[in-house]
Amino acid sequence: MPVKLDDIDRRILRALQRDGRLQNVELAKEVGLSPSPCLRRVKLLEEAGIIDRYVAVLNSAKVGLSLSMFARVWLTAQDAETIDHFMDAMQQLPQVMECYIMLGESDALLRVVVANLDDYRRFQAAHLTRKNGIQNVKTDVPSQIVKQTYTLPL
Amino acid sequence: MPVKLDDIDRRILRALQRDGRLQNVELAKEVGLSPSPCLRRVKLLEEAGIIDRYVAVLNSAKVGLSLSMFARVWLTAQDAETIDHFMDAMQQLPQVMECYIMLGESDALLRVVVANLDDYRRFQAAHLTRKNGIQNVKTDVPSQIVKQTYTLPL
DNA sequence: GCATCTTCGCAACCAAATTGCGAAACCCCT
DNA sequence: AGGGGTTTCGCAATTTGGTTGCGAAGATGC
Repeated sequence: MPVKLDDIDRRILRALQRDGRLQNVELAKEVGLSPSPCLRRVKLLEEAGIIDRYVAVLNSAKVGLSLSMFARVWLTAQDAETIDHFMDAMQQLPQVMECYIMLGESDALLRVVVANLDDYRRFQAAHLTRKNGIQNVKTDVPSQIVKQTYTLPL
Repeated sequence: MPVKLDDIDRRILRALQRDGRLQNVELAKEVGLSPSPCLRRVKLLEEAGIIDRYVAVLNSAKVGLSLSMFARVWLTAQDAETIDHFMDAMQQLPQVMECYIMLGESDALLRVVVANLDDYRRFQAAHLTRKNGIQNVKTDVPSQIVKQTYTLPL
């Protein structure tokens, strides 16, 4: 459920989405408050859960994980147990960055990070299998990342 | 190209991916260094571009953007001009969180955040059109977000 | 227009970051 | 195995940023 934000809140959120480690004195200047009330608002936004967390974003190429692969998966069955088991497994696999249960054509969509195609093939053979409730996989390969942002429009 | 990281570097990166605003004195305790060399290592990781940036992650439901929609798009043509124009447009649209040029079945894959299905329909009618080089769109709707993480496995 | 509530900003204090430098650890070569 | 050189650590002093209490200002409602 959306929360009521005023203009200063939005400016704070936009600035912190852009730079999560912006120092409060700089943030205050940017949003037009003095540091104390600015920091209080940030704390409130955190406590309200609007700011969920702060993360360092790594350059995936530089840590040897330059490939994102998309996998559309169809499960062996549609019962709650199969789905729960599948979801648990995807939660546990560190290479799985995103996982959605889908309506319509496929049962789920995954984005998986790997070092290269070999790595992906091994990942698929080991994990995208009946063991985890998966009957069929269609892999889609990006040839280029045009945009990957964490910044929600406000 | 991957960069040579030692065990302390990996611990720093894992900790900062989890909490981008971890105070250095806490981080130092966690990785087993004193604060000065720990902070120096963080700075080096930033300068090397391994840590690309820090971001605040918002709760999308609480800012009224609780729906992620996936759009597979086919372009009107495959020439560089059409593709460049399309990529530019996707870069500019704040609702587009992810955009990949794909090999194989579709030409591109988008993840778009919106408030609701109405919002998505308006977005699609306004932007996923010939105006931006798009000939055909197939929308995939998640029914549940199982996993959305920014934490690369190290 | 007044009262009450919310938010701001100052100032004092505390904590964290920064930086220089000497020491320790590690690595390489003879 | 030892010595020399390079890299990294950690201490300490200084600087900067964060925290918190409180009075003032602004906003809202009656």
